[in-house]
Amino acid sequence: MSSDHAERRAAIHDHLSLTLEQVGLPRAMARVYSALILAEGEGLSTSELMEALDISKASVTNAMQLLLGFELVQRYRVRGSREAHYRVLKNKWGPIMARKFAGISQVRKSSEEALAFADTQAARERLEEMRDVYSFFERELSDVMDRWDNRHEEER
Amino acid sequence: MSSDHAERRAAIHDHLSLTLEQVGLPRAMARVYSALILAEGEGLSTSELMEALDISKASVTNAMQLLLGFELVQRYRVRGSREAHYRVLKNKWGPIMARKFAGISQVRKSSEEALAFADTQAARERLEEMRDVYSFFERELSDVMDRWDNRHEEER
DNA sequence: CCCAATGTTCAGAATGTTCTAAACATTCGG
DNA sequence: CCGAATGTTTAGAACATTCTGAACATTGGG
Repeated sequence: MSSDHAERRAAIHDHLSLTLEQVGLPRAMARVYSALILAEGEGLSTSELMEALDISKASVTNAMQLLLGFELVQRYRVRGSREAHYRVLKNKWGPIMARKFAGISQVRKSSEEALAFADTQAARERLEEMRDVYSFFERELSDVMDRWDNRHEEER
Repeated sequence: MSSDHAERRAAIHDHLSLTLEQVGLPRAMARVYSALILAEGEGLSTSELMEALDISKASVTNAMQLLLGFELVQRYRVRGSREAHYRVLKNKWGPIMARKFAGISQVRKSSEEALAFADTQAARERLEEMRDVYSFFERELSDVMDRWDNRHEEER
């Protein structure tokens, strides 16, 4: 029974990390971040991560440099242990989504740059469609993020 | 002067493909798709793509299988030429965005699956935050796509 | 201070991805 | 039908990425 439980835990972890990868996180980050989310307690130590994910401590360091750099994770100390421990930070999903949406403005700008250069009617038409679409989503997603920020503040 | 123009064209093309890559298209698709958008006329032939992008015909075939599979591009024939020609299809940006957003529902589902399994308070709280965030964006983006579809229909 | 425990860096192994050349298949004009 | 032109498949080269072991650096208890 305990074995079933462990297997199910592993399956859930795999599925969650795979999902986060598909959404755009690098593999190492996704695996470690998932483990920290699913942790039973506050967080996990380096050696716990090494064992749970079957990776080297060098890989833990690498993943942590990314996760700490993106400010998704925090290091903390546990008294009686010399190991580093890590916990996920709260309220980080908003920034993650914002980063995801940022690419859209980039496409709009890129299409406008190309449009300024386009020298035939056919090319202009294709680029105008592209620019219009991305302008639309740029505006809409900016509004969505505004609504997100408001909702978020009320919750505090 | 013609050389300057060619260089600028190449720079614009590089920037556009890079942007499309960053938004999630695979590299090969992004390069070929950009070339077709920037084409002076209706589209480009296999040999024109090979020369413009300095890639082999095998790569053209590969990229086209992807682009045709995603229905972003159409094959057409030009009289007097035995080569295949390709043009971008119109009104495909909506579906591209929809596909981009689809991952969000996946994350929401994944977090709910994990939530059903979570056995401690700490894990439950982290997963609930995750699920709530993704539910919010799932709803909002579904609304955005509705507005997109309406706007789109009026335009026809 | 010292030393054991832990963390970081780095060179190279293992793995995965992308691209191409060449063989093969298909198409179409004659 | 034949043969030249074009398209597709495929095996492997070239390239990029990820992971690790080992050397090195750092930390903190005694």
